[in-house]
Amino acid sequence: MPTTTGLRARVRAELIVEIKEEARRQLSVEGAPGLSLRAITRALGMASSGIYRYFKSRDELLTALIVDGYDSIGQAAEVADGGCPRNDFGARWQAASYSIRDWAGAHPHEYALVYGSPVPGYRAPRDTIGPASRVTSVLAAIVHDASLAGALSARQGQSPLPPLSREVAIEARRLVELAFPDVAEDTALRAVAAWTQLFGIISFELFGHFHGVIGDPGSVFDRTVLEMGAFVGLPVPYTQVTPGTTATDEHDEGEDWYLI
Amino acid sequence: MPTTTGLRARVRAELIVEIKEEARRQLSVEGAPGLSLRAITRALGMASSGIYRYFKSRDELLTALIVDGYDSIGQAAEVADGGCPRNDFGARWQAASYSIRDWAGAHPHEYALVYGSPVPGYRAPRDTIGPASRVTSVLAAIVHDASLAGALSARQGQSPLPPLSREVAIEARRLVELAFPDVAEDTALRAVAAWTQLFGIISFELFGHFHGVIGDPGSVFDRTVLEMGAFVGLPVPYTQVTPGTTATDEHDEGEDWYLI
DNA sequence: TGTACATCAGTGAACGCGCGTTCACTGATGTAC
DNA sequence: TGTACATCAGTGAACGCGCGTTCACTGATGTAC
Repeated sequence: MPTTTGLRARVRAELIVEIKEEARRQLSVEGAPGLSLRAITRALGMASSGIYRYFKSRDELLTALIVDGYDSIGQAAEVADGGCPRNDFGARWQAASYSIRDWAGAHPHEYALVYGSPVPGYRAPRDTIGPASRVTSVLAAIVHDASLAGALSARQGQSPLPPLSREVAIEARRLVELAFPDVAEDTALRAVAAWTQLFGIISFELFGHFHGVIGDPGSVFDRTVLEMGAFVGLPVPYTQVTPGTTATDEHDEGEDWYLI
Repeated sequence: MPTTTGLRARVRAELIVEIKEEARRQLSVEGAPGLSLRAITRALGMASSGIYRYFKSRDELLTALIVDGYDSIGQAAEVADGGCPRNDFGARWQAASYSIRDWAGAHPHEYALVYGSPVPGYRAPRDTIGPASRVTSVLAAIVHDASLAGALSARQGQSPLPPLSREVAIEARRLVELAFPDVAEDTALRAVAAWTQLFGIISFELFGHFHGVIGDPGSVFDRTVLEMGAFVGLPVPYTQVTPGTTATDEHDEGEDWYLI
């Protein structure tokens, strides 16, 4: 009856999960530098050497946690985005942004592990770059889809900005090809600005730089999401595009988010 | 001839400086979590217990480094801003932004110490909040001055954004009173967005999130500074306001920065 | 100007701790015939 | 279905290391009269 090769493998997989759960628990107390293999094995009631059957080194465990973190926040964004009508680009932008902030608030130490200071002495292996790009892809896809649908508002004509410099034009072309063909170059650059703003404001809130400056970070966040969405050219707040599909849909994490 | 009370005090002050210098050197190798009092004393050729004559604990040394970091980046921004004609608000915005990025690039581990993940177990004392606000004050003052001079471009009329929510309006009023009276509330909120974008993009570049996405972060940074300046309503690139004082002035750190 | 005393810098030994990783091992679980 | 062997999980002791902090101390530098 034992599923032959499966049993041992399944028990093994479960212990790997338990180790990572315990590691995340410790992460939320001590932060990444305080993560201790011995403390993990102690909590799980096993010998300190036992963990080496599952992770070859502390760095390998760290890598697993980082990959999980990227995957987790990426999935949150994908789910939030996926819960919106495809052609309501403003709603998708808001939902994705909120889901990222929510995830960060719910997993502050994982967020710090992934978007905070690099862990000294740790060199991220290739395995992390795929998961790392999931969130970015969600945001880029929203802008891209809006562009394809012709829903991006044209650049305000009275822009005081000079044309792109040679260097940044090259960079913008690469960026457009990489992430969103069919998007204008200066829109792509504004999307980069919005992307970095999103993580900038979340980091500032989480890392304590709003103390004494901003009392209610949530409301300010909500507003900057709107502002930056409009800055990129997205129609925010979302407009009724296909009547009938706008209101509901299962985006579980948006409590009173939409009541701006 | 010895300056009575002064001699011992001066030697003491010098050793404090040396300790902090050595600490910063180690910071740039191991990062904040790896900072070791014993390693510092070893490098300075003194007994490990000797350092306690100068810092009561590791935390106190960390605090000193953080305060120094804030002061250093704050001063860089002040100098850069101060090197521009007072009423060339676009130039001031650019100069301040560039100086912050320059400082971060020159002191990446101090930047991470101050703007990266909080050091676990470390609780910032009151001494840090004054120095921490210097950079912010420079940026806010530019927007404030521009507003007083009537140089902020009016909000683009066709804005698709709804009026401020009740919560964010309260927050915006507090913000305006705190940092820039005489600035419109939605401008203040956009200034917050620009402020967080500035540090967001610097952190992303420094912490490696541009790998594989952006090859030339400098040019993209330059452009987003322009974009976000315009977003706030500042006249960028800077216009000749008082003919004769535009070109020169001593902003030492702006190599080819202005050649956008 | 010289003596008596207080202050302070710096030492060296010790306390008590935790860490990552290796290694030879014991049993239990699976596999092949 | 039963036996022989290989694989793997988990143990416990040990290596070698570094850390922050305390404490009683020795001298040198300053201060007061």
